[in-house]
Amino acid sequence: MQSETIENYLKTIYHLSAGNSTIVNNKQLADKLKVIPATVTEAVKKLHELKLVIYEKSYGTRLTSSGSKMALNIVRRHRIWETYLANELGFGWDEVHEIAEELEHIKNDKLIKKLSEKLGNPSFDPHGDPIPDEKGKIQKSNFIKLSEAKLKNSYKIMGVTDHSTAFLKYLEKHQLIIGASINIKTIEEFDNSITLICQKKEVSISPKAAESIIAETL
Amino acid sequence: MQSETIENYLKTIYHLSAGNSTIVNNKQLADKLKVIPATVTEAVKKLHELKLVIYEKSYGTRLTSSGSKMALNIVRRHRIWETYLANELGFGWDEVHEIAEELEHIKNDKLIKKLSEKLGNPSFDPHGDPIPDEKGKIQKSNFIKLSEAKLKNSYKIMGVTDHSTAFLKYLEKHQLIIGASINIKTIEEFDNSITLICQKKEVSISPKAAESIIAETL
DNA sequence: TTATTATTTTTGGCTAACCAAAAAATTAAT
DNA sequence: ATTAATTTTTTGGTTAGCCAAAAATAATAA
Ligand SMILES: [Mn+2]
Ligand SMILES: [Mn+2]
Ligand SMILES: [Mn+2]
Ligand SMILES: [Mn+2]
Repeated sequence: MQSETIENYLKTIYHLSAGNSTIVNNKQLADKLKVIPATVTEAVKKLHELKLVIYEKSYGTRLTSSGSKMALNIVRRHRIWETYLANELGFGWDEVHEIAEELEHIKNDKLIKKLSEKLGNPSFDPHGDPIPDEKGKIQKSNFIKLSEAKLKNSYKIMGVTDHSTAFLKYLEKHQLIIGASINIKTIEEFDNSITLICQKKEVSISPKAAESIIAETL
Repeated sequence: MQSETIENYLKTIYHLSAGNSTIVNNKQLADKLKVIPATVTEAVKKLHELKLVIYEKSYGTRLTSSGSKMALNIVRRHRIWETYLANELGFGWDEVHEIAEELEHIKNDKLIKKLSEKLGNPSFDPHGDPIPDEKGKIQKSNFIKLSEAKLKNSYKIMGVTDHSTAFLKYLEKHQLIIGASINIKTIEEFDNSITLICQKKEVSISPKAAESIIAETL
C-alpha cells in the first residue's frame, strides 16, 4: 500500500511537472512539501526503487507511467471530494481544498465512484480544474490564463490556479466567480495590469492575479 | 495533534470498557488492535504520559475524562460517517464500518457538523448504535440483547453489536433488519436457542447470534 | 575563467510504531 | 502450596519519515 507520504510526493511531482512529465527538482518539492531538500533526496530515491518515478542524481525527477497513473488517481479523489464538499455539503470553494487534502488519501474505489455518480460524474471541480476519469483521462478545454487574454475579447471565468483563501475571497468580493462573463477593456502597457468589465462593473486586476485566473474564450 | 494510532487506542479502550470506564487489559487491546502485547505496553505508557488514560502497571488501563472525551468524539465521527455512507450514498450497512474506520480520523469539526445536519442530527447509526452528540452525550435507550428476551414478548430490532459482513449478510437473508418487529415463540431449555416470528415467518437463532442483536421492548 | 551562490547529497541522529525473544509477574490448576 | 499457564514487561532491533550540518555538485556572476 502506498503511504500518505508517497501519495503526497506523487501528487506534488505531478502538479509541478504540469501534467507533461517535465523534470522536477528537489528544491521545488522541498518547498511545496514543507520538508528540507535532504528529505526529498531520500524520498525520490525510494520512489525510484518503487518504479514510481525516474530519479536522476543531481538532475531531477519525473513520473513513470505507473507513478503518473497513481498521481492522476489521487488528483481525481481530491477533486471529486472538493466538488462534493462544495456541491453537496455547502462548503465555500475557499474551504474545500484543505479538507480534500486529507480526504484524498482514503483509498476506496467504490466510495469515489458513488460520490462521482451522485455529482453526475463531473469533469471539473469547483475551482475549474479538470477531474481525471477512472482511467486517468483528463478532459481538454480551450482555457487560457487571463494574463494571456486579448483586448476587447470576451471570456468566461472557469477556474483559478491559486487556491489560497485570501485570493478566493478577493475574487468573490469583485464577483469574479466561476461562470461569470467578462470583457477585457484595457491592458496597461507598462505593467500588464488588466481592466475588465464584469457584471457591468469595472474591475482592475494585477498581472499576478490574472496569472491565476483561468478563462474560456467566448 | 493526536495521531491515528492514538485515536485507535482510545476508541478501542472505550469500546472494551463498555462506556463505563472498566479496566481494560493489554491482551484485549493487543487482540483488537492486531499488535503484540509488548506494543500495547509501550502505547499505554505513552497515553498515560499524555494524561489520556490511567495505566497501572501489570493491572490495566482506563480512560481519564479527557481521554474519554476524545474517544467519544472519535466514536461520533465514526457513526456519523457510517450513517452518511448508508443514508446518503446508498452503501449497505455491512459495508460502512470498514470505510468509516478510515474516515473517522479526519479531524474537521465543521465537516462533521455539516454531515450531521444533512442527516437531521441522528442519534443512532445504521447498526442501531447511539451517536454521541458534540458534547459527548449519548442518548439512552431501553434496548436489550435478544439473548435476554422473554417468551411471548414482542420486540423491535434496533441494532447489532457484531458488525462482521458475514453476520450482517445472515441477518439480511432472514429479513432480520433494523426496525423489524418480532415475537419470541420458543426459547430452548437446553441450548438457549430462540425461535421467533418475523415477517410472518419463523426463524431460529443461535444463542451467539441472539447475543449480537439489540432489540427494543415493545 | 574564476569566484560566488544555489542546489543536492551525505552523514549522523531523532521519534513514532511496530516486532521477537527472554524475563518477570500474575492468575489458575492441581 | 506448588506447579503450570497466561499475561505483562523488558530489552534489543527494525522501518518510515523527518532534521541539521557538512561536503560535493551544479549553476550563475564577475
Ligand atoms: Mn484543491
Ligand atoms: Mn494530501
Ligand atoms: Mn462501526
Ligand atoms: Mn480507525
